[in-house]
Amino acid sequence: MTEITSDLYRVKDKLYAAADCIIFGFESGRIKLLLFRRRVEPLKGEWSLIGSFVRLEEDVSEAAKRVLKEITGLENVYMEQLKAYGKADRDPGFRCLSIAQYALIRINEYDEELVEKHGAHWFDIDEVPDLVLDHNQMVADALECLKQKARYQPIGFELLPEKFTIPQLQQLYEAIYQRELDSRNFRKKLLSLKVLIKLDEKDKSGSKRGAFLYKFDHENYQKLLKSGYNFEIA
Amino acid sequence: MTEITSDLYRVKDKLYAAADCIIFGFESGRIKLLLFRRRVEPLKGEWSLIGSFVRLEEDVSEAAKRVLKEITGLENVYMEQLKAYGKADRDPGFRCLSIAQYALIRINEYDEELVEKHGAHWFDIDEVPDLVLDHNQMVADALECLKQKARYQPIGFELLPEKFTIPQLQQLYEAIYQRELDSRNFRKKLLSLKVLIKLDEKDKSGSKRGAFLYKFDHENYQKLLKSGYNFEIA
DNA sequence: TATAATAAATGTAATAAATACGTTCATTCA
DNA sequence: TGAATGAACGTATTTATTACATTTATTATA
Repeated sequence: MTEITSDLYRVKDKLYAAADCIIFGFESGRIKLLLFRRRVEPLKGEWSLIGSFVRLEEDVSEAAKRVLKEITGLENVYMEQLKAYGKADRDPGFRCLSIAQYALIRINEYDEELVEKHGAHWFDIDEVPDLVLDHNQMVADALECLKQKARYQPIGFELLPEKFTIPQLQQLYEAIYQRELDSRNFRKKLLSLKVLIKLDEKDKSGSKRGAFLYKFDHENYQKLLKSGYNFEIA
Repeated sequence: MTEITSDLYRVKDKLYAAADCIIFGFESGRIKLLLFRRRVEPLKGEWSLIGSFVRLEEDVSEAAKRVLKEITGLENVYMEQLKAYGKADRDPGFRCLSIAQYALIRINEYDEELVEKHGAHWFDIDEVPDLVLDHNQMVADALECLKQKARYQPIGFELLPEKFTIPQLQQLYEAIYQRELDSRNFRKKLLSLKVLIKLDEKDKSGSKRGAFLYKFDHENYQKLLKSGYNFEIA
């Protein structure tokens, strides 16, 4: 439970719902998490997921999108519900259940100014500080979910720039699975899925030779999905 | 949103949470769903999932367990959260979000009298009638979830009696995946997982020769899980 | 009491997928 | 021009999946 606009009066005999966002990014080989300092009592000033109360007239998923846009400036972001957290005592203030949702964002695209203005900060996934309430649990669950999901759905691409190299993609999967992958087998496997479009450009930031850039072939992915294709990766 | 004890007065400017249960069973080769007739207006008398409002002092998961016990008499049942349904307009009466949870029960163990008393009824999964609100969507989502989950976790056993035969198990997986499996390969695969204990008894209901009964080896399953074993089935 | 009927149980060969592993290539910088 | 760096690539081995046909234990009945 986290409130960004603290203009609401809370009472004890009502039930509230919060939308909390686990915002993942990926940069220099590491998975990142966007956190911010809680604005409201209790626990004001503590690190927290980004969230908001769900308004009475608003869809739960909209609440999450609203707060995501508020903080990062981003719209049309990949977002999935993780699960609802409904322990009666999870928030000491009043009864509030939280629907946690995770977002995968391209870390090169977010609005840096806006993030800073909100006191938000990117943490390396294995340097996440103590968070308010059950937010650490949410992060752990979301990470597990990401791990599972990445194996069967090509969601990794949501965390990379539109154009990426195969070594970058491999780094990402290594970060997600937390183990090293063989570069020859990885390349072979990925290319065999037929969802990468090779571009004529190279990215030379990683080596002198430079690596070819690719983009994800959404169209063919959809086609293959419908034909019952298995997208197991690594 | 479904209410069993209709003794609560609902207002428009509050948010409510319901716990709705998708209760799966398995009998004579078919997946079954337990439904009942809604007790409260609006839509009184319509087929509905079994559910209840979440009480202010109660965990969401407890609410689901409470109503499950109320209807089936069963406790300690396999139950998992599916997801929260949070569309603002999902319930025409007032703002109510639902945390859907699915349960896998051994259809031979439930309390028949109790179920009848509550006007509940087992439906074949592909003969589910029109349900109130978004309950049909919940059923579809739960079924999809079951399908996915059954491939990587041995949850199928929760739907069978403690003692079962390999042909029964195969029938179950065939019902879940909705395709036929080769009996030789299925048996080989299952036995290779080392989580079945062969008993000396036979079940003769299915054939003259009779098929050996097995039970699930929870202990070894836990051991193998910890060692990072892959439980992919079929 | 022999025979027919039924589903259970079993093995092997062929194919496909995953893994392990070393060398050459393109480019930049000194 | 040559030393250094990561990118790109192929093959052999192992492992897993698939396809497929016969025998067995038992009961019911002729």
